[in-house]
Amino acid sequence: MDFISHLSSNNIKPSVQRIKIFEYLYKNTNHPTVDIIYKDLVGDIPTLSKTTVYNTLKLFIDNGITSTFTIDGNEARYDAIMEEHAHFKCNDCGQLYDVEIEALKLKFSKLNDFQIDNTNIYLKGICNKCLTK
Amino acid sequence: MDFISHLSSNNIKPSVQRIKIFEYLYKNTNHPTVDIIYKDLVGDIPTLSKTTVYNTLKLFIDNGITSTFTIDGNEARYDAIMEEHAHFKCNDCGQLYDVEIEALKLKFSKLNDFQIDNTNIYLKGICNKCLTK
DNA sequence: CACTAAATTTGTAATGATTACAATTTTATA
DNA sequence: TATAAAATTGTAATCATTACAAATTTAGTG
Ligand SMILES: [Mn+2]
Ligand SMILES: [Mn+2]
Ligand SMILES: [Zn+2]
Ligand SMILES: [Zn+2]
Repeated sequence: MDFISHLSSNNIKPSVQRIKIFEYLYKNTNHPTVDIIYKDLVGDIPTLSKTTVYNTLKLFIDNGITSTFTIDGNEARYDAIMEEHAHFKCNDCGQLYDVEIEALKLKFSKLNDFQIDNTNIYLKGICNKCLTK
Repeated sequence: MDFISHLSSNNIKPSVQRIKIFEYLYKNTNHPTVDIIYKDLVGDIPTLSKTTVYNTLKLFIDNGITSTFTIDGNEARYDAIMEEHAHFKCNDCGQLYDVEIEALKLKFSKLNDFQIDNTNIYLKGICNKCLTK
């Protein structure tokens, strides 16, 4: 994965901050918050500002290389995976799982004549690890 | 719908505020925010405090007679409908629609051995009214 | 290499929803 | 009525996010 050309080909000028933030998001698939991203990167880029993290993530989203979602109305979480997928949060250990939606044949008969641009699904419960212990 | 006995049978002492707030939620199916509820009721109950609205809704949720969800990480919205259903938000007119999920046979093969307690679905796009105009 | 304009980054202040908490009021109980 | 418990209220604190202006970096021109 060449981060610089990935940014460039999506009309994002590849500054140091942008490269590092995207790289971080690409390698850390645990849906970090702004605060987590900032705290993990400020060692690398000592002048980094949290505002830059906010601005940069907004830029990524506007240019379609990052997605965002919110669980339970708390902090926004970010994801470099752009394929539509659901999320599962374990109420016991707090772990956030990616869930592929193979049967997105969701029938919403009421929405026959609606244009659906975006499907957002998240599930809550107990994960397999927590169930077996 | 007898609101007083509905509250009582769910272990909620029916104060004036609680009755009015639940009645409001039951009759206004447009998923109001705390602010909307407060502004609409303060005429009726001039001493009403926004904190009471927050406290009361939390009580309703804890006792299972109200559900809550958040769209786009903004203010929480409240719903007296407890049957599991999805929501559709029109990106044009902003209207929020209830959507019944008839085929909640959603197959999440990855979650075979997970316990799913809660399914949260919301969709975004353009509603039929906005499409035809 | 200067010089200048545009783009990016940064720090601080403002906003807005939600929560904490202590004081006041209302309700239940003896 | 007297007292304790429960509910309500108002204010202050918290915390994520945004606004904004200053500072820095980058790009373009001669
Ligand atoms: Mn994900
Ligand atoms: Mn609803
Ligand atoms: Zn777990
Ligand atoms: Zn519409």
